Amino acid sequence: MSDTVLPFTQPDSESRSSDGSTLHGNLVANIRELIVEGDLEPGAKVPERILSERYGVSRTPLREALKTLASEGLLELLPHRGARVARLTAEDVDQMFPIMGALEALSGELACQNLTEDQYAEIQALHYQMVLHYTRRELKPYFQVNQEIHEKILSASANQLLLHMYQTLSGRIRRARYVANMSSERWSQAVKEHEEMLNALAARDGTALADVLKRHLKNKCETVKSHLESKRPKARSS
Amino acid sequence: MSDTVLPFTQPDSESRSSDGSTLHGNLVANIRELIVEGDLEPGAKVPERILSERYGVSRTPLREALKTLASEGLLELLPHRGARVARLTAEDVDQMFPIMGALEALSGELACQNLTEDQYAEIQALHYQMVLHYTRRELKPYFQVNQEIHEKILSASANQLLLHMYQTLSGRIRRARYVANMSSERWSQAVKEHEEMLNALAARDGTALADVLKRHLKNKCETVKSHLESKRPKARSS
DNA sequence: AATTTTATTTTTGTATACAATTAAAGGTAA
DNA sequence: TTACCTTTAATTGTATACAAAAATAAAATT
Repeated sequence: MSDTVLPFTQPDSESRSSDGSTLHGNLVANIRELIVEGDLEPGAKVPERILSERYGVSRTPLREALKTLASEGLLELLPHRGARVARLTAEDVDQMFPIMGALEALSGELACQNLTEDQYAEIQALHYQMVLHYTRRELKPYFQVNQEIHEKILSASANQLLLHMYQTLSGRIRRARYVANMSSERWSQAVKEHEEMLNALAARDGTALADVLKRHLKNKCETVKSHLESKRPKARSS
Repeated sequence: MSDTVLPFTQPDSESRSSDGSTLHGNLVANIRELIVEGDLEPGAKVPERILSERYGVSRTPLREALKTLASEGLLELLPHRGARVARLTAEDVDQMFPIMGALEALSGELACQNLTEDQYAEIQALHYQMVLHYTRRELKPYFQVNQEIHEKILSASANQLLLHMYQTLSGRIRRARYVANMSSERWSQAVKEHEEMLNALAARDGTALADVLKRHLKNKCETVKSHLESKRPKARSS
């Protein structure tokens, strides 16, 4: 009933940073972050007037931004009925998992072909930083560094499009990942998989890396899915 | 110099068919087809006023459509400088090939898990129809049926998102595929690969299908790429 | 003549205004 | 009360108007 309330950060001439010149670009970046970071609840209505007032802009550039975000799958646009933050269903995750798995596996193979020693060192450093967060049970920093490692591998694959597509998909489940406080054993398993990754990277073994990445992602998605199913069996807010 | 001319189909209260209610949706579908089918040349400027006049709409919904198409990678949006039909560079193809390969391979694996006899029969029929077009050297119908076969496999994979992502990528190179009149031996090779596909499908051998799909796509991309390089070494119109 | 500078036009970016559809409220009849 | 219909308000969809930037044309200087 009250999921229409929108906790926005004010655009105090600072949070607009992506495009540098058009309101549209800034709005896309800002609202995307609101959704991805979980400030906007899934299923929540996103009334144009409220958003435009919060950001101090007219509806015109705002609507353009909404169209872009809908095309990324972050919003649902119902004709004459406005925009809603897209819900992530178990079916969505079921469809996303094999795709992200394929993309990650590909990134692993490509990364092994192109990885420099410097890049490896960076990933290694991030890895041990992540392990540290794990031992201290610092969930959010853990996820943060985790994400960085995966994106570093993506970057090493030297394929901008691959990175972009992965990030688009990743954005749709990131919020769910934050909330999904996984079980102790799942967590340790994830860390173990990350160690395998590092080894495969060190050996530049693309096949092995692709394999572990796929497995890693499958487990991650299972976690997300079971969390989704436990929290929202069939709810529908409005 | 004269690539700004836009050969549009008039919207005679008929060509608007996708969304059914909003101009935005119809414009997206219409203009997307203009680009994908090659009616709008790559690199051509797309002035808002001209487009809006042709379609008899205001700039507001048109601009929303442009934003969506840009997000799909069909247009480039330069701030204060308008939209251009995205060019397909050899680098683009290099980045797209492994991704489409991974997606196709995945679709093959999934399709083998889910394929019904009916679906197989459909694909089989399309296959022999395609072979017929090949023996008659009917290039465009060949491509048409070819495309259908691949999308049928995608559909059989029972993954809407996978289909959507593939189609988005495919749209970016479809025009190039039409123009790329491949060599005689390349063509026969492609048909041979398609026969392998059909065999793998019949045996529900996901690994084999994934393999041949990947190989098939690689060859296809090589063809597109060599064509691009031969035609536009470093041109830049306007 | 060539180059820079200035003015003009055109095009894009944004805001506002109006139209159309949907959601909500209120009222009436069963 | 409940259901249905009518009316009202709110929200979205589209068009127009204005502002700002870029492209173009014209003028002036070297």
